[in-house]
Amino acid sequence: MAISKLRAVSVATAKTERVAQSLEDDIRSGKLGFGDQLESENALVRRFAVSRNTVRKGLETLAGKGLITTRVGIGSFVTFDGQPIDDALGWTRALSKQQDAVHTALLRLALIIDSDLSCMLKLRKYDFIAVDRTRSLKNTWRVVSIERSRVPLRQGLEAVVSDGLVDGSLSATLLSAGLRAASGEEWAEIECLSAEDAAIAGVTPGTPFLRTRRLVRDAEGEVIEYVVSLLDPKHFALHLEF
Amino acid sequence: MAISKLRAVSVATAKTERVAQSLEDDIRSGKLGFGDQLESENALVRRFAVSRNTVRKGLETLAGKGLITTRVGIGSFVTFDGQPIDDALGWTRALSKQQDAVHTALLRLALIIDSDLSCMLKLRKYDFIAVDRTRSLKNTWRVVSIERSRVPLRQGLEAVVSDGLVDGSLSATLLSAGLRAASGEEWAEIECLSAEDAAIAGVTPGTPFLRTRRLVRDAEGEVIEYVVSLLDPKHFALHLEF
DNA sequence: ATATCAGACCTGTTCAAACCTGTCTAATCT
DNA sequence: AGATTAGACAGGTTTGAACAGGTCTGATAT
Repeated sequence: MAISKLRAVSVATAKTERVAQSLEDDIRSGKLGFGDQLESENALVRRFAVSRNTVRKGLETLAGKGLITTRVGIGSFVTFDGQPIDDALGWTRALSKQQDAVHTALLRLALIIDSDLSCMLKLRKYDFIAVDRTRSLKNTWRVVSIERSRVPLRQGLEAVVSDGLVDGSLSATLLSAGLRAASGEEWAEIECLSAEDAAIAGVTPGTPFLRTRRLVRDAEGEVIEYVVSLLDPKHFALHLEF
Repeated sequence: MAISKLRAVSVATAKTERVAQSLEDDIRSGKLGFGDQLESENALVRRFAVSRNTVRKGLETLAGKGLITTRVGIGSFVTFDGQPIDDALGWTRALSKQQDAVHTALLRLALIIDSDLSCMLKLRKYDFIAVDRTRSLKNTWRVVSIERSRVPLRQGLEAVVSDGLVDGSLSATLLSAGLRAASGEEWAEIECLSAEDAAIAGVTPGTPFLRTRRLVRDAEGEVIEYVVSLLDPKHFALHLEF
């Protein structure tokens, strides 16, 4: 990085950035640990001698980086434990035999309206981003899973359908939109494949597959993602450590 | 493969949630058993250093989950008869349709030697207590699950085979022997029933059942119990909150 | 001995005040 | 023009207090 730019940064630092940087240092240095509550915005106003809007902008950038989450009426909390937690929550799918290389194919990336799902999730809006994918073994091209994600449309996600997924990954896309999993539920059942799904998976209809449904929520309890996965039991097992 | 973290549950906790979570942990861990009376609201006020209204909101959420009931002038009592060790950790099995009453039948309670299992669990001794059970719907007597527990023999458990299970429950037996689950692993797969198991379950051989295997360890990492369950997918789903 | 009653302790309910974040706007500074 | 400020308002969370009424115990009167 150019020296001039460095100096520009250190000298003409916006107050917003100074607030964000100071707090980020506290977090990354461990001075503020995972789960700790930050001072209230008004306390930060006094500490940094800036206006509340400036403090809020600083907190916003931290939230955008996924370092903190903020809840109305309560405050801001550190949600950074050194590692991005992404899919670490919930169960782990393990390729049963060995970890064969898998290839992901995108079947669909579209805006849809699904009033049934909206009702089931108790949402007010019917708009979802649908992301349907299959995963296949790289050597045999055998389809081992079909995954259908539904992400309730919210601000910052409108461009996903036209621009595509970040790094080809839905979780990376959601993360870059500031959506971080805080809690969720998961179900696992057996489903005998429909003719349509069986055709996709290349098996005979009625073949029993493992079906998992996962509902992921953010810190505010808002639904981030609902995923239904159909997993070939020959290649997948669910694994959970607790 | 990644290790899932269950503990990173609620990070940004309101005080209300903190109270509820703490008490729920006490209940689900068996520290507070069925019928036990909780501390009075004022005692909880002092313990958690929050206001009584906050305590009451926490208790309300527990009551909403059916974990406790509260009686005017007396106090709150644990009304959760769920198995403290058994199903509390890891996946929860849910009877899918309604909460049909189930009847547990003991197929076997015996001392066995199983070198294969001992090897798999990396134990030094080969002795296990075998507890095989079926669960049936009370109305139809249809067998909905077959469960085979293997408990490595240790001091304080020798009399179990002759004396039977405490309250007819393996988890109560283990708890009374001072064995408390601290961590574990669980797998879920699909298994097409063998002729023998199909006969027990009263279905045709090859019927796909949900198979869960759970390995429970105590705080020292010693194996407490290894359970293989075969669950009728028509009546059971696995459910996990994280 | 029995009935009664006061007092201690419990939960049920309500409420205002204090504090928190979310949002917006207009004025000010550079 | 963009960053910053100061303020106002809305709405969620927590507090502290008050009062009502249920439950229990023990002292008291009969």
